[in-house]
Amino acid sequence: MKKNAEACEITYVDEKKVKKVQREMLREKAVETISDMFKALGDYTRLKILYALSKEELCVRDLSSLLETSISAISHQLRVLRNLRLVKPRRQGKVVYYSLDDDHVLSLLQIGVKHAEES
Amino acid sequence: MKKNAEACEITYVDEKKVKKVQREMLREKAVETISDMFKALGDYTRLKILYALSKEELCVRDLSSLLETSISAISHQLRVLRNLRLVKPRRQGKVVYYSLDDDHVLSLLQIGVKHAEES
DNA sequence: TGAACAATTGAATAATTATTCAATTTTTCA
DNA sequence: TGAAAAATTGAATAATTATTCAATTGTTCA
Repeated sequence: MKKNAEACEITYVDEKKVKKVQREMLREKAVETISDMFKALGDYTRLKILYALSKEELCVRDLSSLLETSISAISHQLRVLRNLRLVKPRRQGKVVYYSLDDDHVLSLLQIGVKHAEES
Repeated sequence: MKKNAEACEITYVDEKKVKKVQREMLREKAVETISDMFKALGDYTRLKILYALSKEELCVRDLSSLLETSISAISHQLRVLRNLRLVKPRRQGKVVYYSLDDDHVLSLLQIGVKHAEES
């Protein structure tokens, strides 16, 4: 991502309105946290992983065969989701089972499904 | 994105469970629609645009000064959001005002904010 | 009409990121 | 102990995408 040069010469159409919204805007930190979560859901593989895990706790290999994606690719994406604390692992012997670890993900998925049904 | 080669040799840990989840999985079309929406929310600039528009109807220039991002960059992102029917334009003379055009976006933003507050 | 402003657009560039491949870690069990 | 299985990891590659820059479209109004 590149930064803008145009920003120094700020001109408004409706300065009052802009200032008002400016006060209501999200903090940078919140923007990061929120967009990271949406970014996680905004990828085919990760969305399918999360959706599958909303139905069943699954191990890496089963996710791999379910989504027809390599073990390694699944594992990389699981790490992304783990770092965001959206899923959690449970080790049982050699096998690592994953499940959802965030109350909001399920709500988001449901809204997503509703959105898809209506369009 | 690349496709996997590993997929031909499918092995299961728990075939029954995989088959069950397979039946419950989303259709490819739905996965696309849903992840497109989340992808839209998963970018700093677009997330801020949508959040700002949830507070006020705004024109391109005001979004540009509010987010300190070039007119052109904003316009490109607005097109993405327009194509997904997440925002809608309203022309008044030379100025184009944008507002939210999807009932789900607001719900998603609210869950996002809640998520950020809890982490 | 034509100058000025708002916004859009296409192409190019700069960044980001998903997947692959090879190597490694962790655990089981023969 | 050591071979085998499951998963993770790092580096490289392949794709995708956000922003910039320059040119253009659409609209107003003097």
